[in-house]
Amino acid sequence: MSNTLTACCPPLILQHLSPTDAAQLAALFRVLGDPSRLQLLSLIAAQPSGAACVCELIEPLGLSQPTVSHHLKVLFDAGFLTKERRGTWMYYRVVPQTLQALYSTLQSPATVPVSAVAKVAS
Amino acid sequence: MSNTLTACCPPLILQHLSPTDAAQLAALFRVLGDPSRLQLLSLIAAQPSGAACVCELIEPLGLSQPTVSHHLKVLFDAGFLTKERRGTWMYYRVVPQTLQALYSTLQSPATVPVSAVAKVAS
DNA sequence: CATCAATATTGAGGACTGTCAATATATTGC
DNA sequence: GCAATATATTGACAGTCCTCAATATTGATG
Repeated sequence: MSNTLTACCPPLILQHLSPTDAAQLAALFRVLGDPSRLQLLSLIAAQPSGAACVCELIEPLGLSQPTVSHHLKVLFDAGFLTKERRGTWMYYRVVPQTLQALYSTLQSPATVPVSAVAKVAS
Repeated sequence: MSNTLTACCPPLILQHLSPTDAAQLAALFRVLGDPSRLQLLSLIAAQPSGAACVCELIEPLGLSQPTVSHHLKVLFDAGFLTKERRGTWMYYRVVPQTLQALYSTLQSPATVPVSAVAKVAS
């Protein structure tokens, strides 16, 4: 509990960030640094089932199908999404742990080391 | 309390992200999507005084002075840093509210709308 | 097996970004 | 005012990234 609280709210400071950690963290932030990808996460997370196929995402994004597939691959490779086949369709789902591990680094990386993020994302 | 807990840990979902909000959010994440800039934030935040001048940041980063100044400007323009002159030196300081507003969007933007982030960052 | 639908991959063009050298600006002290 | 120091700006180059059209792959269906 006190663990949970400590992990939640206080310092909000990045400390002792090694070049390696910085590179890994930056790679994750860069993945979120694209409006289309944020909208994809938002759209998928907003599905009642929590999952969405590519065909459901193309129109709301206003991008071509290859571009949407590309962004989904980037999000998947970074650990923000899982994918699962259902017949011809591929269903994507948000991985809350990756977002959680990432935002934890924005407050107290001492309690949640970057290596945890890297593990989730690898 | 329950407010704090609610704001801290559960939903972890981006919802109803308009294109405008997505663009603003992505711009902030993109600023954090560079290893050198994360190290700058880390170095500045790790200073006992909470502030650092440019000259203190050049050597640990291993980059040229113009490049460091460039990154500091990017961080400043995005609202992650403040700057203050002291004689010839310029002292930079981390803005916790911007990081806080940003990581809040990674969990429950319903409690912390993106507009709050935009306000802090503008 | 052949066809169709959904998704993924490839390749290319254009825009953006990180970096540096060179230079400019600003502040201090003589 | 002039020299020295700290920081900021400019311009250029190389690399990366977003996007699309074209094509390939995969799975379902007849």
